[in-house]
Amino acid sequence: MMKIATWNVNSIRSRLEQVVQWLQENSVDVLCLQETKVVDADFPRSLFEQLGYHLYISGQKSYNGVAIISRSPLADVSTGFAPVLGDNNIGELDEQKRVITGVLDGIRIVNLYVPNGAAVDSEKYYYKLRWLKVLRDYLQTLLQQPAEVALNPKASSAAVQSAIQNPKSLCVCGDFNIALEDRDIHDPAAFKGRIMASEAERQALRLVLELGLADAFRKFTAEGGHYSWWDYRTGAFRGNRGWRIDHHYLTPDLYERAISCKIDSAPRKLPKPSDHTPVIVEF
DNA sequence: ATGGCAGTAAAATACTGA
Repeated sequence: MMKIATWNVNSIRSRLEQVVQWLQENSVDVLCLQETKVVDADFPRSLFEQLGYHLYISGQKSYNGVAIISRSPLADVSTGFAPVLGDNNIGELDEQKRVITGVLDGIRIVNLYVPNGAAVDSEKYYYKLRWLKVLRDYLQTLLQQPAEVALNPKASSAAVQSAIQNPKSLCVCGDFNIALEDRDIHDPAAFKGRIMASEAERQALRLVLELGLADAFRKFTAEGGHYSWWDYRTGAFRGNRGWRIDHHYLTPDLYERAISCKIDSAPRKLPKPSDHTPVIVEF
């Protein structure tokens, strides 16, 4: 039994009370945060540590920033693309803190904050597309790496053979800033071809998923009208004018094991909320 | 087409987000 949540909190310091409260009311094993907007030295660790959680963080001043908050310690934690792909293959893409990963109970959890892209054809849009291409290489490399058991000198040769031959279990979650299908947008016609819905972004994400990853939410829910982000402006939440852009993508073994995937819209109703709300997958 | 709203850094607005 394991629950993994993802939540873009739009500043952990502004949302600290809400996040701690939510953790106390929702017994998740792992909470992946995005847009923490704080350097590591200033991350508000203590309330989480008092609750018994372990923290793994990668932040920067003002923008971006990711963190994994886990009830149990994680193995093999790394941040950014470089530890997996090497320094020569990623250009400047690790300057923005958007990637953190670790292993829990044989599941590699990858927590992502995909670039927003500003507007189609902008400089930031091409940064987003380039980032998604590198993400594919990154995940492909993780999938090809032998599992931790294969690196353990005490593991039996049978276990090592099995670990090498069997695909790894990956839960790739976070704020993707892409609605892959029209049913993920409240008014797809109005946003056709626009940022977060454009064909090039969707195709870049599809290429990532072709590595063998499937959307946990769509295992259980086919209809539209379910969203994870609502614009602060123009009363978008009240009118449920939202987008589903926060996802859990799972390798086949985990997809089979998943027993629920739910969006918890309660935190979006609070005063001073994040514009995103948590999504939780359960195995 | 633009702005609406919110957070950060910094001290008023500019930048970013989605």
